[in-house]
Amino acid sequence: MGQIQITLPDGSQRAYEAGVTSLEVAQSISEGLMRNVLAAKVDGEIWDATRPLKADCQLQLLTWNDANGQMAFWHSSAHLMAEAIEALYPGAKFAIGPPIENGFYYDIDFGDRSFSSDDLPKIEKKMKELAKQKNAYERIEMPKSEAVAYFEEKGDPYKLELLEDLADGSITFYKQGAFTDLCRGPHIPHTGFIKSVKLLNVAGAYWRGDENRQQLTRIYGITFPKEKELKEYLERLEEAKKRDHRKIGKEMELFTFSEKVGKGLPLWLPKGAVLRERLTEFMRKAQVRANYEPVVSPHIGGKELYVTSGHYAKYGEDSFQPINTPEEGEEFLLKPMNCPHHCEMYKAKPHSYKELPIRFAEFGTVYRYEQSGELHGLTRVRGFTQDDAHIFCRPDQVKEEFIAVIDLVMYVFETLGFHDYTAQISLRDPKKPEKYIGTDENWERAEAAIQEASAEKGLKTVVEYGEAAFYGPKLDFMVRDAIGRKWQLGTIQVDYSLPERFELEYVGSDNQKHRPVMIHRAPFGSLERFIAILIENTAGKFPLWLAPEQFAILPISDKYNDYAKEILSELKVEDIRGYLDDRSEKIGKKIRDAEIALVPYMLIIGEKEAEAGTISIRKKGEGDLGTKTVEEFIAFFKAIVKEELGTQKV
RNA sequence: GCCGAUGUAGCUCAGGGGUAGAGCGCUUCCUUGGUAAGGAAGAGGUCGUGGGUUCAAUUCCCAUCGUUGGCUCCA
Repeated sequence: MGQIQITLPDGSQRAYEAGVTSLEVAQSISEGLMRNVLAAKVDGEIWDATRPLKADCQLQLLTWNDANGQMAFWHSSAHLMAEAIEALYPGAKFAIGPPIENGFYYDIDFGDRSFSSDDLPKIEKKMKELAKQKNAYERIEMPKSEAVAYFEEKGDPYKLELLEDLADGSITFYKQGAFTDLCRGPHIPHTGFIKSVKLLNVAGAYWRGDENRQQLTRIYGITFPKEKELKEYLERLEEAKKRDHRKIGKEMELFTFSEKVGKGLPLWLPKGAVLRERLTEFMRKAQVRANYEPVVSPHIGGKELYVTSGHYAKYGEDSFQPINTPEEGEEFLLKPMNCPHHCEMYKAKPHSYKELPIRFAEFGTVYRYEQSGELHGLTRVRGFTQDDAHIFCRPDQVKEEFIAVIDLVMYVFETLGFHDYTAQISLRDPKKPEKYIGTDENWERAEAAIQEASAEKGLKTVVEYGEAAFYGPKLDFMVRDAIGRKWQLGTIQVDYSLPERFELEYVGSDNQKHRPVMIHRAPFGSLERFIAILIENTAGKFPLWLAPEQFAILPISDKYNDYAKEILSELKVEDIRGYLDDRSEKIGKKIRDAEIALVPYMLIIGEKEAEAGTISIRKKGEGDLGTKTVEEFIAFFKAIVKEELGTQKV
């Protein structure tokens, strides 16, 4: 064997015997490094650190600090869990077990045995036991026939099905201890790296994501190289749960649900209604500046409206059932979208090209029969209000309009402190054309328009195929909630289809009839989901302009209640929201309660203030700010709100 | 819709085959206190709902509804 040249990330080159492993290279640098190497990046490919290097290459050693190192670690952990499960539940059949963003899972067929979260601790225990054995993850290349024979013998239909899609010559197995699995790898050197294990939950999952196929038991887990890291991770999870909008919404009395009203139908309590009103007002003003015109449409529409729009054919059966009139035999549907109504408004009169774009905006409440298992707090409901608008424009205006909408969405996100979002361009799934309505040509034009506009605004985007709406491609602004789930908030969608279906027209400069293009857009998406995410982002500590209770007046004793009432009415006249705490409690107690209720300003009133005609200001979380007159406080307060809302230019 | 979990006072939760408990909140009384919990007394629950087993069910079993972790879906 000859010498090979290995180039490290810092550019330095070292010579080794051909066949050296990455682990040995690490060892030659330092023992400590070797103990931390989980995998290696060899000429851009992720390899096992124990795999021999046979030719000159670029080598990067991957540790826990590298995302690819973590992936190998969790992937190996999934195999370790499978080994433990095979030992404890002989005959269990294994489907797939990949690493995920936080940890890993394995989908398992336990046959007739029922499996619950009570079974997890003993699997964890077994995993730790097996980890201590420091069994090496051994890579085995195998011809397809042999691989098929192995799983036929073992009786695992899932692995056999996976093998069908793999080409002979590319098949590898990994073996650690008593467990052997079909796997592309890479894996960590041995199980001893896995020091702490937590199996998080059990869930059902369909084989290959197909609800018509076998349902498997999915076990989620996470592992770390140090016990301390697991502890910190679990603490972070606990912290995140405290921000959950369902918990805060209940505590702050923002919204509630009622079985009698129906699941997925939120009831906005007074304090939550304030939030909605403030946000609605904020958006209304922004839209006035952006030349939108408010319109209003009813909550139901005739069946024909949705037959025309295509919604009926696509979703009629899954929707809330139609409302019928017994005398006339008419049929109405709860509106699942506002666009058909807006199309009819466009058609109320003929339009000249000079009028376009026309922008109809409506806070429209829509109803969609979401699957019961999918309902979730305010983020997934069956009745919700969109900050919807439809822009009817000429084809040559699409890009310009699209850019203006991106500006609006970014202004809204900026003002509300949403910095952590992903802009996702959702395009057609080229393999399933039957899922979509509209011509290929229109789809291609719309997809190009979105990509060009996003590029011009310098948005960092990710492209997802198959995520488009059935009527057109879209640009979605995605954010994460407290427990890490991704939700769509703002959305901008180009639609060449509805104008066609509703036969929308305008008269061009050539005096001929032309078809306008529609852009659907909703910067919040829905008020419900937006508020849910806002609650989680702020943990209930809303900016002053949004806080349901902006101040609490706290008299030192009952003697000052009358003076407190005067202050209260002076502030209410100024449209400042708050309440008077006139309980016979000590000031410490009143302050504590107001702090817990997340009231931004506490106005403390005692003998000194009553005599001087002032109020003492305390800011939540910060403490005493000194005394001011009511007039001074009002000016101070309004200056803060103005600052928060910014210059309001769009 | 599917798999798993769960449902006890307004809230957070404990309990468990012999018809229920804590803390907070609430009510009343005492206290009138200067920047994160003053004291005492009291009210409040057919233990989600419907069946079944049992002498006896809130507790065990079944069904159903809600909530919930995932999966599928998502105009």
